[in-house]
Amino acid sequence: MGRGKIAIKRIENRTNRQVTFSKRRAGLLKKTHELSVLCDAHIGLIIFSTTGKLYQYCTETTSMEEIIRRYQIATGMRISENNVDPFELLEQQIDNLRRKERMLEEENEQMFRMIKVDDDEQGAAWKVEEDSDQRHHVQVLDQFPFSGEAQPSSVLELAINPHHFPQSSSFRLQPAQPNLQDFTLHCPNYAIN
Amino acid sequence: MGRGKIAIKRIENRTNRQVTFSKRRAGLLKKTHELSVLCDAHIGLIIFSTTGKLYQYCTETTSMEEIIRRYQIATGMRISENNVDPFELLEQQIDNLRRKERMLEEENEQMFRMIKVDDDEQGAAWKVEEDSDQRHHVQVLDQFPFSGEAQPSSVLELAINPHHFPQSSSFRLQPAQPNLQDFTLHCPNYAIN
DNA sequence: AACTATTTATAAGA
DNA sequence: TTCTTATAAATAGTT
Repeated sequence: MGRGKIAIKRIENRTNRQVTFSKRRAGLLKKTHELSVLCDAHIGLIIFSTTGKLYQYCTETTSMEEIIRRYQIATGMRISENNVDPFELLEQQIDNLRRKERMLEEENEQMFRMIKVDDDEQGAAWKVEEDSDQRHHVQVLDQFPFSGEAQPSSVLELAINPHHFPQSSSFRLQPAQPNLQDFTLHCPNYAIN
Repeated sequence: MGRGKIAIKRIENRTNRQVTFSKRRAGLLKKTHELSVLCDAHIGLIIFSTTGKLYQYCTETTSMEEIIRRYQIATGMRISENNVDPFELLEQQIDNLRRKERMLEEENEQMFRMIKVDDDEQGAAWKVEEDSDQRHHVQVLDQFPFSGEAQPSSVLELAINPHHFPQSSSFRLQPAQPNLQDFTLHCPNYAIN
């Protein structure tokens, strides 16, 4: 549309390209807005010019953030890089804590076995006064958000109805580490008296 | 452009709107592509139809993910809310693991002290009996849907209601349950005797 | 920035 | 839906 037809390929002339960018950008934003309003669609348009300048359009009744979020869900897009870092960092911490946990438990159990052997062999009786440990345990336990009805379940699962997103075959947003199982704390219940 | 001029406002007739959406969407995608190629711009276009269907365009030499990332950086966009949830989940898990770690260490140390005392005193014997605390523990534990060896899990379940998806601008990714208690504390009754 | 000859998009109809 | 086509709109090249 214009005095002549042009091929759709990069306009080499700098000035020309800049002018065309201005004109067509305006046209595109207008068309985007029209489609959005006429058809009640939620649209997000992001344009970065060659020079890095940002232009955008977003349907009035929503926000670019919302559209991006929705897009990420719909496509199962991985959480953007800047978010991945802390995510992975935390996962790593959890990994380390789990490892430490295992070590402590093993050590714990080993000691327990030592005590048990000792007991078996010598029939010894421990004389331990009512001490703070029992109570301490309870105290520690109380720190946990025991909320009775709480349903421990696992892992990050983002499931959506595929019928609403026919374009993509996979609609799952999965964590890098699939098994974020929660832990079970084994602690010997030594009632000492 | 067409047989008649139309006002830019929501097309009330359903069929009409659908047809216009199809035509204009195609036109918009084409225009987007042309602008991208002609002017060497990086463009991301996300369209959600009224029915929640996703259509998108993205400049060939890049990706939607990249454009979104760039957009987030350019606008200083906050980490989207849906990403905050797993973030907090992980933090919570770390918290819980730390607590567990502390408990294990204390217990460990206590046992160590016991052993040490035993060594020192030489004739000590363990005498442990069922006590109320155990029962108390069990009671507390019984509140949890804990099934033996079954994977105790922690949860972050992000569920969305597809039915709210299409029109709602407040489409949101929400945890299925408000309290994400992800741990289960289990104290097996080590019979020490 | 305007202008305007053309091309392109598309509303309404088939 | 898809195709037609009259008409509106966009825009390439010019001023």
